[in-house]
Amino acid sequence: MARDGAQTRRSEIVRLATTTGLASVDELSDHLGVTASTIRRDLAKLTAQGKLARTYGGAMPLTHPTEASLRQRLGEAFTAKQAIARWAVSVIESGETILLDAGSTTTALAQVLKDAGDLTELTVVTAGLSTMGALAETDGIDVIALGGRLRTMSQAFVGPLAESAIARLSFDRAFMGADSVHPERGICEADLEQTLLKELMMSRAAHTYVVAHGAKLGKSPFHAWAVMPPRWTLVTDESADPVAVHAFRDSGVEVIIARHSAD
Amino acid sequence: MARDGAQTRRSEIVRLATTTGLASVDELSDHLGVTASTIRRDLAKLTAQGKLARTYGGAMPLTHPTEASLRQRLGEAFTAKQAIARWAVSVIESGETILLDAGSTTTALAQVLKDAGDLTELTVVTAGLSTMGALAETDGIDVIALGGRLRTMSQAFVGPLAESAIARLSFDRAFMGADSVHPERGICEADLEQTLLKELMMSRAAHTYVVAHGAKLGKSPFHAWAVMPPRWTLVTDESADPVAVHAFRDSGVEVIIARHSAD
DNA sequence: CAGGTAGTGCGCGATTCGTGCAATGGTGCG
DNA sequence: CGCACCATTGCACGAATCGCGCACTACCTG
Repeated sequence: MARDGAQTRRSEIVRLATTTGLASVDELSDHLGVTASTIRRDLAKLTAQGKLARTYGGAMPLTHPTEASLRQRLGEAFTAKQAIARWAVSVIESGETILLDAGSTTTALAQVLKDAGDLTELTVVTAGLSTMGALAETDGIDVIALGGRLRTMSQAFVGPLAESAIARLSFDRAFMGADSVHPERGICEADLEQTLLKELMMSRAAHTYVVAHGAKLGKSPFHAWAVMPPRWTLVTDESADPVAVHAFRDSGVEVIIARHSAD
Repeated sequence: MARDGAQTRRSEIVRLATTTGLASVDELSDHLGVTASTIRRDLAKLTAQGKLARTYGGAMPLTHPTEASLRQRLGEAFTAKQAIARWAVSVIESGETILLDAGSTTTALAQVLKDAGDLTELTVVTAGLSTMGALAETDGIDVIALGGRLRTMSQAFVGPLAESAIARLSFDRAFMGADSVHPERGICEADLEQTLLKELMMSRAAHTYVVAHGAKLGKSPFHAWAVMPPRWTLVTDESADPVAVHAFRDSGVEVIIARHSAD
């Protein structure tokens, strides 16, 4: 606390808050030998800088900023994704090995899966950071990460390491995310590297499910496509355009329309 | 909001808080058509259930509970780990490919690395979930995850997938964590599976650094050991017992003692 | 129909928050 | 060396928030 204690004290506050998980104004003012007023001022500054979050009697560490964008995407069409996730989890049976692709819909699936306690001895292979995080430390589920270079945007694993990992695995079911889905072209992504990997994933699965809510059907926002296996199932929700759904069924694709639950 | 809106409303509160990141009491009471009192009561219940965290004027999503234990471990001997991390980062040069083992000390290293802006074109291979999370979305750093089964306790990748991934890589420097270090026996871990993997990591690195603060020196809490390469460097801090340090130097191990910084 | 349970709105005292104001200490310039 | 200047801190006061008790309603149950 020698020369300019202000900056040092703020670092110390951040440290205490992030390590203990919660630091009260009283504790801080006592521990650092300054008035509660000063602590409040510090907390205001640190909150403005985005270094921690303010609570009623003190401060707590901030939720990881990278999760924010994901939460937001998960929030869009939430009920649709929730419905799709519930249907998907309902077809999974104990003892199976399943693949979870990266994406917000598959993350919703992971969250539902975590809370569905009736499944045991499940092995879940995750291709994304967020799905892995959602399932970490879930009893009865072995989580296996694909590995590879971490694609900044989608928090997904890509690259040769991911490809070679897939070559050593196979799955009872693969749940694929998509930027958009087309009846004949299949899964559309922004990145070619991504689509190649998705093809490999699907080729190793006994059955492939593409989870995509209504708004993703029939669009072609990008120009990288993943070739689909001969048989696959599209899981969408009741917001899907019946015409679009019909187009998929005409192409021989099994289509499941998940109902939004009553609650 | 038909029959028993209470439960539904609370789910909705959780949803809004987790998706928007922050929900104020006023917004919630307005959006849900109930008094601020009721919202407060709900927030109290939900906080007690551990479903979200209370802030001054509202609520926010909870920091992931798995991070809590890590934060705590990082908090123990914080200054020591910080000093070690700073020294370690100072030897890294632009363009290198480095390996970061799992563990709290290596996570501290990752955090320092993230804030050290003067390095470019770095490739960091991470063997743990926390180190990966700390480096995600850092400019100038390619993050590569090892992959494999996620060990619940240490949040580390283990198993055949991790081993085969390592076989395809090599590193300029490997920074290894350890439960404890011994001058002749090397790295001690709770798990044999873990030690085998660590040996493989070190065998692929041009140079191996073991980052371990003073308290970890010379102990033998478990009975699984990783055989060390012929040359390796122990990076510890000034809290290390000089006698223990001497033992390492006698065994031909290079020992770096990181000074705790002045601030 | 009586009784119990859960939920809600309202109002009050207690706590906490934010800010203006004066005092202190360190810094730079003439 | 003197002096103006700036940042920081402590203190006090008005404002906002919080927690809780109380009364009322709705619903289920015996």
